[in-house]
Amino acid sequence: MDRIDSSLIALRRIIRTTELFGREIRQATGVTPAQFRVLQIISESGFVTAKTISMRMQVSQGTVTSLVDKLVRDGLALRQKSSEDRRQIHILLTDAGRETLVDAPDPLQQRFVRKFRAMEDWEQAMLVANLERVATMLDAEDLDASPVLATGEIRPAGTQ
Amino acid sequence: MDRIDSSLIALRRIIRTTELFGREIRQATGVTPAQFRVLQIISESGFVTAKTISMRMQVSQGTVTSLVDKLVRDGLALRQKSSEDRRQIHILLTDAGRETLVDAPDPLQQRFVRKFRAMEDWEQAMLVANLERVATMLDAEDLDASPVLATGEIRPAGTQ
DNA sequence: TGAATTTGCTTTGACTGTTGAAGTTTTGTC
DNA sequence: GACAAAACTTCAACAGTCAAAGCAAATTCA
Repeated sequence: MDRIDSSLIALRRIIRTTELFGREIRQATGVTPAQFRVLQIISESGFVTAKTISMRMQVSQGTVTSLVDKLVRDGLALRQKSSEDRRQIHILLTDAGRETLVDAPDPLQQRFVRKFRAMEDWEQAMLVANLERVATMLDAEDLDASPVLATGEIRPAGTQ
Repeated sequence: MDRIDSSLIALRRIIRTTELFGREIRQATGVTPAQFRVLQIISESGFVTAKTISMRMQVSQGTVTSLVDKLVRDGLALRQKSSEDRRQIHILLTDAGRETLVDAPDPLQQRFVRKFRAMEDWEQAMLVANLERVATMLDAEDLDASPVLATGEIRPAGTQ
């Protein structure tokens, strides 16, 4: 088998693993991956507007409304009218929402980090260089991602 | 920024790129990624049963029925009763279906392959080794993938 | 100040993907 | 020939997603 095939297969395995991980999350937390992402985004900032979520997830506002609806229905999040700008609605976590996050410590990412830490210094350096190279090879545009795996989120380059 | 963050970010970029690529496919071919996968699977063998598709995509038979329904509705595929085993139904491509595949030459994969080919021999070897390592680091189980990017398909190790 | 525009969100209607359960038709086996 | 298994389809139910339309608050500007 040639190297091109090998590399594509490896890449495919990486992608597939993260897809399957979505099902793990659902199992472990009772919340779908998309909803989980929303919980993560809220938790990063304490509270957040629908607009922010929509931009971070690169999804329409209507979609965010429906995702938040479900989180509210399940008692994981709350809506609160902003007092400064009354068009805005702050979305925040309930205790149950926070607990959901705590109970689901991103096993895929941890799996990776654990093994990464066990590597030699030079191996780590090489791995990072190669991963970055692959990312660049695939990228059409200039994107920048947060260091959180399998959340589907991405931020414009330069954002915090 | 430490190496763990760098590596997770690079991984995230890789995954995200393939997600966004799904939208490209839709744009370029007018067919959704899931339907496109079905077309690819049919085309690999000429014709195929629903069961095969279901296994290759790791999806229920009901799902396959509905995906194939849409392809048939849009004139991209045909159903044909098998004459050997009349429980089976062969699914095959129409000319339009074949054309759809031709018109969408998997730009993500090509993008990668083009850049890969331009690399030095030793660089290629190193890249493959590192990708395989990462795949292994993420894998919980023993999986095997076909060398086709962004199709969500996977075969049990050892299959064809 | 007051009308027009913009911004933030929700509602509605529609469609895809997905599953699980139940049903149909064919095969295969004892 | 009866019974079980296999290959599909149908159905009901969700989740995610979008686009378009609507509403309310804030901002702009004449």
